[in-house]
This record gives sequence, C-alpha cells and structure tokens, in this order.
Amino acid sequence: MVVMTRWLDPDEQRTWRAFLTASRALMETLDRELQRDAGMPHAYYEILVRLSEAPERQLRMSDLAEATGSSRSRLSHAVARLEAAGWVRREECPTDRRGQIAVLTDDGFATLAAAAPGHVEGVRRHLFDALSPAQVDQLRRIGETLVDHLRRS
Amino acid sequence: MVVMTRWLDPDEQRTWRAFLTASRALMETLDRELQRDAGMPHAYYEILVRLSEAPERQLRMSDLAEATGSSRSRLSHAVARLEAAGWVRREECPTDRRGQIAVLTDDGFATLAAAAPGHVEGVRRHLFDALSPAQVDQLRRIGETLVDHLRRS
DNA sequence: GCCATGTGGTTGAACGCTCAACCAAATCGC
DNA sequence: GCGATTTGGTTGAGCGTTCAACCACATGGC
Repeated sequence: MVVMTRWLDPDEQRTWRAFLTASRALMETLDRELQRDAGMPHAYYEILVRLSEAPERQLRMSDLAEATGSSRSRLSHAVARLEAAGWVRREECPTDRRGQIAVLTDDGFATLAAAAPGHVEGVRRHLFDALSPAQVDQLRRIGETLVDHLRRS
Repeated sequence: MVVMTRWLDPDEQRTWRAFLTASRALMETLDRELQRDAGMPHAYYEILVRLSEAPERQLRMSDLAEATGSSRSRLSHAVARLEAAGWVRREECPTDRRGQIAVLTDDGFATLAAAAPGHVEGVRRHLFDALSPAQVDQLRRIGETLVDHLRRS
C-alpha cells in the first residue's frame, strides 16, 4: 500500500505557523539589535560567549563548532572574520598538529562585555517579558525535548 | 541611578539556550531536507504555499511580503529567482500602477504539490512526534503570545 | 613499518539576506 | 491643481552560510 502523508490538522497547522513566525521574528529582531549595537551578527556573538566561558577562554575549533551548533566550514569562515576584527586569535594545538585553537583576545572580551547587557536586555524584553513563569518552564521542556529528539535522528 | 542589567537567572539561561538550539536545529534540518528533495530553501517553499492558498493563486507583492514575514527587498529577490525557475510569474496590478502581482504558475503549483508531502512528514517527524499533545498546545500559545508581543513592539 | 581510512580544518563558488539608495506612482495639504 | 510626502517595489554591494573539494595529519589493520 502507498504510504499516506500524515497531514497536519488545523491545530497543528496553527502551532507550526505560530512557532515558525515567532522564532523567526525573534531571531531577526535580536540579530538586528546586535548588529546595530555591537557590529556583529548573533552567530558571532555566540562564538564569543562560548569562548569566554571556556577555560583560558579558548577552545579547539571542532569543540567550538559543536558548542555553537555550526558546521566546521561555517565556523572557519566566522573565526576568520573574528580574527580580522581582532576579537579572536588562532593558535596551533600542541597535541594534534592538525588542530587549531581559537582564543578570545582581551579586545574580544571587552567587546563582548560591552555588548552583553544590551543583548540580554533584548532577550528579556522580546522573550521572557511576554511569557508567564509557567510558560517559561514549558518552553524549556519543549526546547530540551526537541534538542534531544533532533540529536538522536 | 545607573540602569542595571536584568541578567538571566540559571533557569532562564537554560530556557533560552534550549529554545535557541532547538529552533535553529529544526530550521536547519527542514531547510536541508527541502533543499535536497525540492531544490528550494524553506523560505521559497513558504512563498509558494502562501500563493497557493490565495484566491486565484496570486497576491500583491506587499501582501505576500506581509504573509511570509519578509522584507520587500527579500521578497523581490526571492520572486526574481522563483520567476527564473518558472514557478511564479509577475503581472501588472490593474488598480495601482506601482503594484506588482505575483502569480503561482501551474509548474509552481505542481512543484509545490510534489514537495509538500515530504516536507509535512519532516515537520511531523522532527517536531510533533517529539511532543505530547499538551506540549503542542503549550507551544501554540507560547508562539502566538510571542508573535503578538513582537508585533506590538 | 606501510597503506588505507578517518578526522580536523580550510577554501572558493554559489546563493540568500540585509541595508541603503533609488525610481515611479499615489496621496496629502493647501 | 501642484509641490511635498508617502507607498510599492527594485537594485546592487557586502556579508554570512552552504556545499563540495581539498590538504594535512592521525589512526587502524596487517
């Protein structure tokens, strides 16, 4: 028998569109704010954040790619730009001669520190201020469930 | 007094990162699937969907931009590509000589009809299959709340 | 040891998006 | 009516991402 498509019912339809519209609008808003206030896209901000949280403010390229959920290629291009901006520096890896280590510079840290309050404020205004505490909790569970689900497949 | 940043508490932090990771991973997965199976990015698919739902399968450029939540510029570029692919055709607007009307061609409709089952299946597999009915409901409310909130600001 | 395979990372082309500048037509104010 | 402003839409440059191809080094099997 032919496999039938399991179409979305009207409720699922509504859910999917609301989720799509909301997440896209939220990301675009935050991206634009960050671009305006800190001169970098959200993806680059996240790279700086992950580096700032790592021991000695440095990570192997592949670990950084994993942490930010980006491809090696994307990260490679991104770090090239961040390096040109003076916010990140590449170092050789002592234990694996193929490896590269991305290090957050003082300049990069200062830029991140300057950008963070505005960005956090944006996340709060555009996301958390709109939701009840119960909804925040629900969103966390949903998000974690999805991450888990997507990682397995 | 200096305005203090309302930092995210650990729970909010977790929520934000889970949401960020989940929505990005979901969009990337669906985008890749659609690119592979239908030769178009998700944004273009959505344009075709909106046109297919409109009366006579046509919409003014600005209405289409509104419906897909994209800028006029983005839509203009996108429709140019869709037109080159033969899936959309531009027509003059009879009531406003500045206006352009995007019309879904038969070819575009056929392409959409061919792509839809696979895409819907993907949305179901990657999103709805992971969530309980209660969570789907929660996600709808959260999404609609956010859309509303973002539209106001 | 040596070849085959896998892993870490980079590169360049193609593509989609953003932003600002721009043109044309419609609408407003008087 | 007529100039000023607004609206609808396009354009091109610049940027970030993707994808496939690639190089260098590491690792496993024999």
